[in-house]
Amino acid sequence: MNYSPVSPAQLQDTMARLNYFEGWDKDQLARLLPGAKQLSLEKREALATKGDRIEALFIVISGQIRLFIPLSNGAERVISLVERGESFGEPCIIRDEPCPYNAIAGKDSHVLAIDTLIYRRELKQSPLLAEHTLNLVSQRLLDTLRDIEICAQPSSLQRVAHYLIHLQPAGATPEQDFRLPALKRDIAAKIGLSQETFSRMLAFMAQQGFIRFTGSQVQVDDWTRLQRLASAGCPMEVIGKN
Amino acid sequence: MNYSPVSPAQLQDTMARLNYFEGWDKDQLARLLPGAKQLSLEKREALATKGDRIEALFIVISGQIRLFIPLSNGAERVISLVERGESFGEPCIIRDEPCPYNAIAGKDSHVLAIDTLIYRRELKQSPLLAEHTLNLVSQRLLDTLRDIEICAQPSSLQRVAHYLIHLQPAGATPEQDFRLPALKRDIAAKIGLSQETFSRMLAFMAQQGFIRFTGSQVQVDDWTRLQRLASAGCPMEVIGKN
DNA sequence: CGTGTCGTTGAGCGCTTTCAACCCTGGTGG
DNA sequence: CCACCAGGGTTGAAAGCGCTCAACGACACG
Repeated sequence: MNYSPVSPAQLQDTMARLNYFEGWDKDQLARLLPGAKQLSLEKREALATKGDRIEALFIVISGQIRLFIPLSNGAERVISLVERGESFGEPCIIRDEPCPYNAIAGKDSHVLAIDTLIYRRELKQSPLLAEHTLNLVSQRLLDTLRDIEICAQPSSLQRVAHYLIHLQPAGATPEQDFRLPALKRDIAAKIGLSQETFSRMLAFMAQQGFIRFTGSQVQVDDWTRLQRLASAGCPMEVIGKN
Repeated sequence: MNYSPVSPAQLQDTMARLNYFEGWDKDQLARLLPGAKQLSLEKREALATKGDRIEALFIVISGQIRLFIPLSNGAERVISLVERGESFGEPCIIRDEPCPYNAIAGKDSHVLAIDTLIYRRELKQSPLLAEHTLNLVSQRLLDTLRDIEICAQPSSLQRVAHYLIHLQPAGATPEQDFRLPALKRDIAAKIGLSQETFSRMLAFMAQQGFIRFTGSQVQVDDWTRLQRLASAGCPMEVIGKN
């Protein structure tokens, strides 16, 4: 992990371009600037380790950061895949608790690091920032509960069905194809399946005519049956076409 | 669900006694009061349903509220068991999203309901309340991530081991026995196991000399081996005593 | 003494994992 | 241009773990 030499002016410019700071007060941004640094990470490089005291709030400028909990069998449970403009680390900074996950770069990445102390000071002094952060953390909690719901599905087929359904953003037309937002391996690790099982379930759904897919491009042909599958869940053999 | 007829004075008194409002500004509490009602629920009575727009922030006065996600096979995944002085519902109020879980009374219960609109208004106007809530939601997110970590453990034995370890509160002496904080059935549903499997794993751990238990009273005899089990995870047959 | 709730125990089956080999794609260098 | 390799993904076979179903036991309560 390298500190990239970036002038404050450049840094401010970078920040202004990030979704994360959209609609922020200009002064606020300026007050955070002295605590900001830009980091460069190569693919697979670690940014934080479970149990660490985190020393900064992280916002992804480019690339992707994988947050995951390492498991005893060598596998991992992916918590989140943080993309450009998204952040992580707020909860443990706010509560001053150890980091609950590992954070490593999924690709070569650039990350904005905002010093914990400066962030906390600003949080105390700026009600707007506090409200903004409250919104953010609340949303994150809701998202996490959704993930739990997916993982709690009794069969792997239903897990995949739920995942596909919840993938669809609010205002999208059905019939429209989309791409999986990450490597299949990572998606599998996020919904609590082995890569192989995820692959098999996708194949099965395709074979049954629910979906079509090539690579990470997916097209759902029958949303209603997919819904039904997600909320009914029959054994794999007995699925009729009616 | 009945609205209990309670005078504002009584209500204020009740609120003042709840942990939830500990250290609050007196004026703040007074401003929330007009939006507060007291509800009475019998065991098994529903307070909210997944998908609802929640019309109030809920704080448990007595009894217990089970938050859970219903599953297609009739089972449920318990998200949280809300006890006296604890609250739930903040995230969906703040984000104005549908309730992500069912909430039903686990015992006969009394619940304080604070009207959404009044709560939101106060949240906007009072930085202190916002900060307090930010702390709360952050903690809840961290707790939820811990739950995910437990559920992600590859074997059911490890899940139980992790659960027992994380049960132990910060400043407790080892060697001291404690009681399970809920029905075994609910605990099982929280860590993603069937009641039967949970029972079997406890029995196995007792038989191996890790723990002793009668009813919900548990005594851990060998923390180190328990730790080792949680983070190493060998197949059940091959556990040595060294 | 019946009834309801909670928990334990047993037997059997099926799904998911694991381990393995294999395919496909893109990039790289001779 | 092609051989080679690495990374990502698919597919097959085998085995074990956890679930389901069912019966039973303990306990409290009216």
